[in-house]
Amino acid sequence: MKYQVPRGTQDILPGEVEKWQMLEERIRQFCHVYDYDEIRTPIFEHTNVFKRGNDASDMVNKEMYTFQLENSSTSLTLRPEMTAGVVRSFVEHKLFGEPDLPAKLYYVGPMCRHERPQKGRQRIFHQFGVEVIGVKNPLLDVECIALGWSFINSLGLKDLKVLINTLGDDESRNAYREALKEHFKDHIDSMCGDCKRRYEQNPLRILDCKVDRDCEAMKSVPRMKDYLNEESQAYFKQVLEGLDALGIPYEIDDTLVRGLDYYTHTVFEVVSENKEMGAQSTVFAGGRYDGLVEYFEGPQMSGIGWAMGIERLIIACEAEGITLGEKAELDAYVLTLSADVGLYALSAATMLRANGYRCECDYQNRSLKAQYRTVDRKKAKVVVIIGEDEAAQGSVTIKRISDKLQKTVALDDMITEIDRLFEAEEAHECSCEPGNCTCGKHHE
RNA sequence: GCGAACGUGGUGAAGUGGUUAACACAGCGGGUUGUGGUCCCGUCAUUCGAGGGUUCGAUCCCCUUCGUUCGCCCCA
Repeated sequence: MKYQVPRGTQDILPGEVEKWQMLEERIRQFCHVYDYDEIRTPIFEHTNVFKRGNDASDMVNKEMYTFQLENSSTSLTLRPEMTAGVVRSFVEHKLFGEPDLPAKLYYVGPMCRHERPQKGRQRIFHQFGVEVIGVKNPLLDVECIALGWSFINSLGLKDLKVLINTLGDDESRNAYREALKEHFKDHIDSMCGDCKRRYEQNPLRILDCKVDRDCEAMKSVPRMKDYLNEESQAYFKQVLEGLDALGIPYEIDDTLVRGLDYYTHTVFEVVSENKEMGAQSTVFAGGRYDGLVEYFEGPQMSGIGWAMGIERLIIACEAEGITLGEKAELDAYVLTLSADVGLYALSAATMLRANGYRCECDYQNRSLKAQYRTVDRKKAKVVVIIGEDEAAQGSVTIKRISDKLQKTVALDDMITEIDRLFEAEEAHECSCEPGNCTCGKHHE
């Protein structure tokens, strides 16, 4: 094949895109009621927005699509995540000066990382995420987790659990980092290469190493909770109490440290335990960041956020047999009995469309039988039949598929007649309260 | 960046170093020429991801490449 999408990217075709539309609609509903507003930032930023001096993560160091145009000294990078861009924007537009803090923001969009694709991991993937910036309060940690949790629950997902941990504030984290370095000092030579690198760059990451998980030094490793100062302990306690109060189940996992280096205090990860998820089972994850606003030269303000992988969300839903949205059915199909009535048929279709009916006709002069097969495939409810006779007398024959009842009326009366058929159908099928229809069968 | 498996029509797939690449579904046409969904008949891959090599001959063997899938790493 000569032309194809680049590795790790995909087209989202009709049949699949309806799932995305349904999820995006649901995302907007949830963010709306939680009073989070959408933010859209550029798909590329100056490289230094993502690449910050001390960051040791693979994402920033090995997986970014960084480019520089000829005749330009500007280095740009396709965003691998949104938090950095959102915080940059928060500072750039001085949202920290807005009267009603915190800023509560959400986004949905594509991210780019140069990774080896596998199940639940693509080079262009999509995230729905939230950021709450400007106020530090454990209740916001809770609210933001609650938003994500209730969103995935509303879809019907069951095989999920929340893992949570705290990294404490800088003082606690530094104390713990020193304790870890001290602890591993005599063991690091026998540990894996990644751990040796982590030992220098970010000793906390040694905790979630899968290679050295069972080694001696790991069993007696110091625990974060023993190094938390009082304030950090109290903060974490309040977060957990909040989750309890809202009935959100969680598991404390004190090896959870997260990959991005800006996290402080609360970090969490919501994973699916469904076997079909493959190795990439995290559906959404995030944490609090105390230093990021300042890094971007804003005031000393804290933020918290998470990001959810939409592709992974879809995998998780499908693994649990949840239907997310399907191609819409057709209201009407205009069937032609001769090639000569094409224009007349198109006029009829145009009238139907102008009145809000999803409608299609044949452009291939196919046989009647083939056109009827399309009617069945697209599940059209009504067929408008047009032959030489109808075209000559300015009429159409309308047939309702459910009972094959048909009637020839003047073209001018077509809409009235079809309205009548649909009203009859809805009156019969819809038992929703008037003015509060939730069945989706009504035309607005 | 590392490891493993795989790549045959619109789809799901069988197959073999040698003249016509099974079968099924879908599509289209017809039987039924202005009324479908069943049934029957016909038709539908000059070609087996791409490029090169071995061979008299390759979809099948070898190499390269692209891609897919799964895992490691990492992450949503």
